[in-house]
Amino acid sequence: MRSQHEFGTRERIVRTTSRLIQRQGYEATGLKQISQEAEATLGSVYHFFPGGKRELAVEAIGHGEREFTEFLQAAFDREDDPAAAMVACARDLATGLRESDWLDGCPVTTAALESAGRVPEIQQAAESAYENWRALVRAKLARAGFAEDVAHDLAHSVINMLEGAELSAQVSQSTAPLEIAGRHLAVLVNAYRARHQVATSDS
Amino acid sequence: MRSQHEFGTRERIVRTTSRLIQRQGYEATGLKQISQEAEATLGSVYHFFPGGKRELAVEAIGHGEREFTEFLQAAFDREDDPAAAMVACARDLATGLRESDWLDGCPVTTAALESAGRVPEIQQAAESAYENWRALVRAKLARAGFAEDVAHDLAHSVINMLEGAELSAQVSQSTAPLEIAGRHLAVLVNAYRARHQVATSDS
DNA sequence: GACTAAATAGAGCGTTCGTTCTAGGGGGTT
DNA sequence: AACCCCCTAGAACGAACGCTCTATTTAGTC
Repeated sequence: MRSQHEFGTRERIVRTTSRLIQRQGYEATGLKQISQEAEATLGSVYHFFPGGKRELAVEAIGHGEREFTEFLQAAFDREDDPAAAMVACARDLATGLRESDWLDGCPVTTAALESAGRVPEIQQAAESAYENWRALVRAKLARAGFAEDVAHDLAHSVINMLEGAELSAQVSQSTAPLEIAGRHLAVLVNAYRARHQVATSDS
Repeated sequence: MRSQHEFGTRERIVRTTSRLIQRQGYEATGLKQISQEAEATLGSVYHFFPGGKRELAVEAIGHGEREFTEFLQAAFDREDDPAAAMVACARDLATGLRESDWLDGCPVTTAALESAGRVPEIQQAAESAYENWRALVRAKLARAGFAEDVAHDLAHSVINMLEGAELSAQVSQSTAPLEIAGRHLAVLVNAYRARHQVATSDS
C-alpha cells in the first residue's frame, strides 16, 4: 500500500482505485480521495481516464479480477486435488481477510451490487470477472476428470459459495463462514466425484 | 410500490428507504430521493429519524431482515423436507429477481458491504440479520433430525450459498446460479443426512 | 536550441449532499 | 375559544461531489 513509487502514475491510480472500491464501494469513493492516495493530481486522473469515474472504475475492477485470478491459480497449482484446493482457497481467503482487519473483501462484489441495473459498464465488468473465475474452476475440475456439465455447475457454486462466505465473514468479522464453506465445498465436490468415480475420504 | 397510502408516514419512509438501499445501496441513496418517493418531506424524515441517514438506514435494514425472514418461513412451512425447502427457496428467489428486472437483490447485502468497517451501526444491523436467518435454517434442520453442530454449519453454508448465488444471478441477469445453488444445497444437505440416517434420492 | 506532445498542476464550475432551522397546519383535551 | 403537541413544510447552510478549464512542466525528436 504505502509508497508505490515503483509504479507509473497510471498504474498507481488504478491500484489505489481498486483498493478503495474494494473497501468502501464505488459511490463512497471520490476522485479527490483517489488522486490524493495515489499521489497524483486530478489533472492526471482525467488525462489517463477521460471517461471519468466510470471508466476508471471499470479499469479498477479489471485489476481486481486479475488479482483474484492469480490467487485462484496459485491455490490450484499448489493443490492437485480439487476438493483440497477449495479448502485451501477458503483458508487463504480467511487469512487475508483477518489480516486486513476485515476490510479487504472481494474487490468486485461491492461495486457490482451498487451498480447492478444502473451503471451498465461496471455491471458488465463484474459479470466478466465472475465468468472468468468460474472458467478457471471449471478447467480445474475438468482436468481432474469431472464431466463437463458437472464441472460447469460446480464452478458456479464454488465461486458463489466463496463469495457468500467471504461476505459473511467480513460482516461477522469471523473466519468461521469461510472455514465451513471450504469443508462443505469439499463434501459437495466429492459427492459428485463419488457418483462417477471412486469413493473418497470425507473432510 | 406505487401508492402506499395505506401506511403511515413513518412506515412509508422506512419501506421506501429499504427498497432504495436494496436497489442502489446506501451511499447512492439520498434523503431527497427518499422523501420524494415516500411522498413525505425532509422535515418528516428528520422528525421520525433524528439520527439522520444512518438511523434511517438501520431501520430500513431491519425491515429488509423481517421481509426475508417471512420469505424463508413461508418456504419452510410449505416444504417439510429441508432439502426440498432449499430448492424451493432458490427457485422463488430466482423468480422474484427476474420479475423485478434483476433489480431487487438481497435488501441487506449491498449496504453491509459498503459499510463494513466504516459505519458500525449498519454493519451490526446486517450481522444481526444474517444471524437471525441462519438461526431459522438451523431450527429447520434441527427439527428434521440433524445434529446441532451439523445444523449450525449447514445453516451458514445455506445462507452463504443463497447470498452468493443471488448476487451472481443479479449480475449475470440469469436464474441459472440460483437453480444450481438449490440443487447443490440439496445434495449437500442429503450428504450429511446420509451419514447419520438413511440414504435418500438425489436431486 | 527549438518544436511538439505527454503529463502534471490546481483553481473553479454547477450540482447535490446531509443537515439545521424556523414556521405553519391539524386534532384532541380543557 | 384557547391551548398544546405531533407532524408537516421547505428555505438555507457549508461541505463535498464529478468534472472542465487553462497553464505549466517534463521528455523526446529533429
